[in-house]
Amino acid sequence: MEVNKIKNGVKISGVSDLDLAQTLDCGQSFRWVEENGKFSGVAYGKKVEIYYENDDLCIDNTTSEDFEAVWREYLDLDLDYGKIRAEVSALHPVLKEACAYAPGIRILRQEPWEALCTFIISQNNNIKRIKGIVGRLCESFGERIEDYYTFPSAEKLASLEAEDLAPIRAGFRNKYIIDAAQKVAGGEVNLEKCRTLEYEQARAELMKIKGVGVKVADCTLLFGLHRIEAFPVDVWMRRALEKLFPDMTENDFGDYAGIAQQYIFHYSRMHPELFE
DNA sequence: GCCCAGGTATAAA
DNA sequence: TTTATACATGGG
Repeated sequence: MEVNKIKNGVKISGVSDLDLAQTLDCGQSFRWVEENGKFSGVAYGKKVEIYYENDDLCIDNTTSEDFEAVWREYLDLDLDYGKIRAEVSALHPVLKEACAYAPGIRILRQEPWEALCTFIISQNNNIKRIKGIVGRLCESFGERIEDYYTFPSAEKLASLEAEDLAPIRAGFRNKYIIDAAQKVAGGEVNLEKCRTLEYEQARAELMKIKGVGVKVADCTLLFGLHRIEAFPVDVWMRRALEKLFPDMTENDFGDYAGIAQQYIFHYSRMHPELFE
């Protein structure tokens, strides 16, 4: 991987296993907008535009320093997904098929608080509407920088009441967001600790929050704390286990169960007939 | 209008 | 300990 400066950003050659649509628009992050092949979004308080020019990955509106400090990690560029995919593929023939179907998925390293908050919003909801709510949350309570808004901090939201969130139109989830903000800002829930806790304990830590069950906790751990070793539960995965992997249990998915799950999820969503 | 969305809290069996 | 229902909102 080689990083070079360009007019207003950086160009990285030798990036493999990264498809922008598969990664930025697959329901793990809700702040990326695609416009003819270019994805613009905000993370860690910075807004960039990401796209491919031939085989080179370009990130506009950034610096080499920010690439090293933020985007290299955010896009998980130091993890060898080719190797992981090979390992996962070897576990089961259907898993091999799923890996080959969307080989450009990576697990983003999002900010833990943003992941927690957006997956609280995601419950019983659809991606289009989640994006709208998250957008309004940022515009209403985030920090304005030039022409964009950062994701509001837990501290900021902790100072509000559920009714104050009415403008974002998240419905019954408003009270959950406030509860999460208060527990995170107040230290009752320690997100950073969830990186190293035993998985079940990390889950329990997050589930102290009202509106956080196993599913939201698992998504937070996977997408916000990079707990790629665990197999998140949800209705699609249960169906996938029954129909596609009747001979496997969650424990058979190896050290990269979280990543395997993403390949399976993408595959199963694109082939709903497999579950009829 | 009706159904549903990568769920969760709460109240019954 | 398992199974049903409400929950806010808006897209299809």
